[in-house]
Amino acid sequence: MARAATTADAFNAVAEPRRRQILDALAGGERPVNDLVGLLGLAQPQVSKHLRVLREVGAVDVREEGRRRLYRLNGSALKPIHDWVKNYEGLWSERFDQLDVVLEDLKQKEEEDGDDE
Amino acid sequence: MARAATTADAFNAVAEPRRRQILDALAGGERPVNDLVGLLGLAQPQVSKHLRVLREVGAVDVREEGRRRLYRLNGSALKPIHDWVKNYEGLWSERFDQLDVVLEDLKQKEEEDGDDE
DNA sequence: TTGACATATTCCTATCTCGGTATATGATTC
DNA sequence: GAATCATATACCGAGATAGGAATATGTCAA
Repeated sequence: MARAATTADAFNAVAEPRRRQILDALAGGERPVNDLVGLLGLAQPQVSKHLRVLREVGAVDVREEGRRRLYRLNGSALKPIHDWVKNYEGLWSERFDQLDVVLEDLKQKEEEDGDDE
Repeated sequence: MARAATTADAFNAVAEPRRRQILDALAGGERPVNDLVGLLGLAQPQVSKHLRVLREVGAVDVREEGRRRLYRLNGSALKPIHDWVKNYEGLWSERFDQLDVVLEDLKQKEEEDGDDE
């Protein structure tokens, strides 16, 4: 079996840095494709392709306006990601880092003391 | 160019559901590989390979104990992910959802009223 | 109608993947 | 030392990329 499709879920869609850039750019508001082409310095087809992926996981919505298509962020598609990492949030807080150091020290001391057990 | 390596960063490593399962299992504490094999119902080699990816992005640490290797979570590798999605957190909160509805309503009314502008 | 503009799609290719199977490495026990 | 247990690695095959280039689709302007 090959790797999961990027359109399989938001986790996969967002693993690509360019797509995160696109979402970041859209955080400021609705934008046409050409705007993103300029902002990202990518070729137009690649941007369209990235947008397609983001559309397919529901991370962006489109609106047609004349010959342009305005893309808009739909952040709720990112909620599953947030919900998942949120559970790990405590693990890198200042206090937990300190606790880690303390526990390491304790363990080392234990090991030293326990040599003659 | 092909897709970025799964070991390129935490975003890619965590795009694979099995690897998220592994991290979730390790959230309860250190575990040997065989434990994970049982928990995930995967073959041992696949688990070892997933663990390798997680090791290479720094999401887990290993400790040898006899013929077993105890894997431990290192959540701080997930911080970049959390930091990134955090910025979108507001977009799916109850209040923002409501706000969205209101804004949509306003826009539609504007469009209707603006027909004769 | 013709041409310019905005965007999407198709085709190509090198590359990276994930699972399966077989095997290697290394520690423990008998 | 042989058999066994725990884990890692190597090799294979089928998919699925992401970028590049060319082209299709659709809208607006003269």
